[in-house]
Amino acid sequence: MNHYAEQAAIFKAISDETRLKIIDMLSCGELCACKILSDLDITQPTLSYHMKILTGCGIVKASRNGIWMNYHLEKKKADALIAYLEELTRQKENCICKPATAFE
Amino acid sequence: MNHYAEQAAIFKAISDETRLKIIDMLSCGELCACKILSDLDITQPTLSYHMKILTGCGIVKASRNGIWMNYHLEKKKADALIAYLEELTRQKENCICKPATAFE
DNA sequence: ATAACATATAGATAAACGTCAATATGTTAG
DNA sequence: CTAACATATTGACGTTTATCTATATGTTAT
Repeated sequence: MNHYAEQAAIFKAISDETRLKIIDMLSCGELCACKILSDLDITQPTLSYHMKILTGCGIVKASRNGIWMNYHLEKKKADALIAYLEELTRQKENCICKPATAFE
Repeated sequence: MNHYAEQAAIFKAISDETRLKIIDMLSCGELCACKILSDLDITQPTLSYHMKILTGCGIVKASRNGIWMNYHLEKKKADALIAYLEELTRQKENCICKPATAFE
């Protein structure tokens, strides 16, 4: 998988209103699934589905504490995604676009 | 539409391998559709579909030059998206997560 | 006007997505 | 061991997505 496909998968994971809100909730620390669920208007299986997508791409990490599943934002992964987007959108030497030129 | 839904739509626009590559191509300047097309392994209607999605969310802008459609990256929009992601994932006062606490 | 060319739209299709109800699994307390 | 509880999985469903072929639209040169 090339880096476009790889990063696209992460963007896809966060390209959902519910999942963006979950990330916001996790921005300050760990929360258990039940707490996240109580702030959203979805069923428990649906939350489980979303958490699987978020953990699947690595931007959220899960840890069990007895009965509870705790989730936290993987800040490193988030920062790497931000860095990728910065690099992708900035002008650079050896860009994929060169020696392409726009029509004048 | 809340800011989650609004930004999720932009992330959705860039959560595709082909569209990420197009953004990379446009990172250094303007390109016409035919040049973009020549670097991708898709048909012309498919490119047109992708460009509509990219311009639709505002991250790419289009301008016609005679027969040709030129596209360029809207850097401001990209930077705003990066800033949003930074803010979303950083620890903040008055966070949506508060006064929520993780189970200890 | 017409031909040549670049791009857009329409319609079809298969795959992926988000959701739910029902059920299964895993953990702890009694 | 069993009950209670938190979370995960399954199966179904309607919607959205990415892609193609065929066709339409818009622009320029002749």
